[in-house]
Amino acid sequence: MTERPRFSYTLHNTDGRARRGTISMLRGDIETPAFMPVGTAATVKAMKPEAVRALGADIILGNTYHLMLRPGAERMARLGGLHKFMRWDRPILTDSGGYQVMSLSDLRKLTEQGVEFRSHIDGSKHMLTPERSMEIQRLLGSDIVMAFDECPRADRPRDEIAASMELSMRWARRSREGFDSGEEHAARAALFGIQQGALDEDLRKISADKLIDIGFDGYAVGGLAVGEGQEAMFRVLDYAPGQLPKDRPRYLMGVGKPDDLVGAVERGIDMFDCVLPTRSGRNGQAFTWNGPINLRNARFAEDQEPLDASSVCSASRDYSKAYLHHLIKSGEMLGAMLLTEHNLAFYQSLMKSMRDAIEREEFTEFAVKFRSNYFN
RNA sequence: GGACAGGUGGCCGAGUGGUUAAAGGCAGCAGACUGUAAAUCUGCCCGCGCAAGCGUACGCUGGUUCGAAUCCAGCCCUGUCCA
Repeated sequence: MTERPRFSYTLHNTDGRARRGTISMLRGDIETPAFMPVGTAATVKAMKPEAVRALGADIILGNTYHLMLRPGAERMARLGGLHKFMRWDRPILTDSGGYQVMSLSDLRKLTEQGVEFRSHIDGSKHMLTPERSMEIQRLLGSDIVMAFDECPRADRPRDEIAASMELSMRWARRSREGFDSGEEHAARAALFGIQQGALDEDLRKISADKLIDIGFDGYAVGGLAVGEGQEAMFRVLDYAPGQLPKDRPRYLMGVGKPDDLVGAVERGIDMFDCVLPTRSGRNGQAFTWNGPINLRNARFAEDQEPLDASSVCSASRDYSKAYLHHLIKSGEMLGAMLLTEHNLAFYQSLMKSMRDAIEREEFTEFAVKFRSNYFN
């Protein structure tokens, strides 16, 4: 039996800027480019964990802020950690709570020290600092710990973006120190830094250099897909991955739509997470090779075709659009379950196709064909 | 046969003289969703028209009034109770 590494990234080959690799960790390998389903509250909503795995996910997300509030980090530790709790034995990446600094901006107070949140559940106050975020992620038993950052909206003025980035970099150093102080956990887990700087190439460069100076196992591109639009995001991705170390995985946080994923892989991104396949599934939207469709639409009421007859996923292959339309319109929970499963299957299939295309060194052709089908 | 209560836009249901093409909900038709406060949110929703506007509309018919879903009369219908 070969000994598994705490964390290693092997780059198998490249095609243009697209990269095909494998991350090896104690709890399993992650084939990259990878899509990580989001399981904020210790569940990929509407999915059993074994089903998430069956669709091809190597790793899923959890969330520091949400699990801190419920069930609570210390309780999770007493219960044996997040993996055991939710019955997922492969790697888990936990977001640090940085995204909630933005999404819950009305419920928090930000200082140099950290962020005081007023719980959206019961109003109780919770201080999240880089040190506490590291501690919570350790108590959860996270495999890939994210540095605590501030994720600002794209429309902030440049001086605010710069100040926010600098703050995130100071927090990145404190995150590194906090993570390392949890020695036992640090010996089994990885820590990723998060680049900020919004749409500004110079700020992105400064951020990247500071992170590299601190040193992380992997590097995330943060602060994108926050309202700037795909074109602006791609402009950043034209240089941002190149500012990060070649020999480390690059993770584009919170992205995205299928065409975002293709464009980002094309620009050198290795990892993604996004709520879209799960949330959209619950809201009636299905992603397909021919673009997204809304199963609520009347045109599907008598459409007896499945979403994808050639899929390995039963939700995609065995249920008619008419039935899915009915379930969604009726508010039946099976509709949300089937569409979530279909969307996750589609996302994993898309990632597999991209990995294969990179291996064959036909990524450009793949991307052209994908877009031609996806946008009709 | 009698006594009450009531008939409002596809449905439920506010509305008792002008600010009412008529609250709100549901249904319907679309759209959005990107490190999840989301099985959520937004828009449209009588007809024609890009719009201004015009036309129709609160059971039916008639009346009062400058003006009626709102007041009056008769009629029709529904529910409950009594015979």
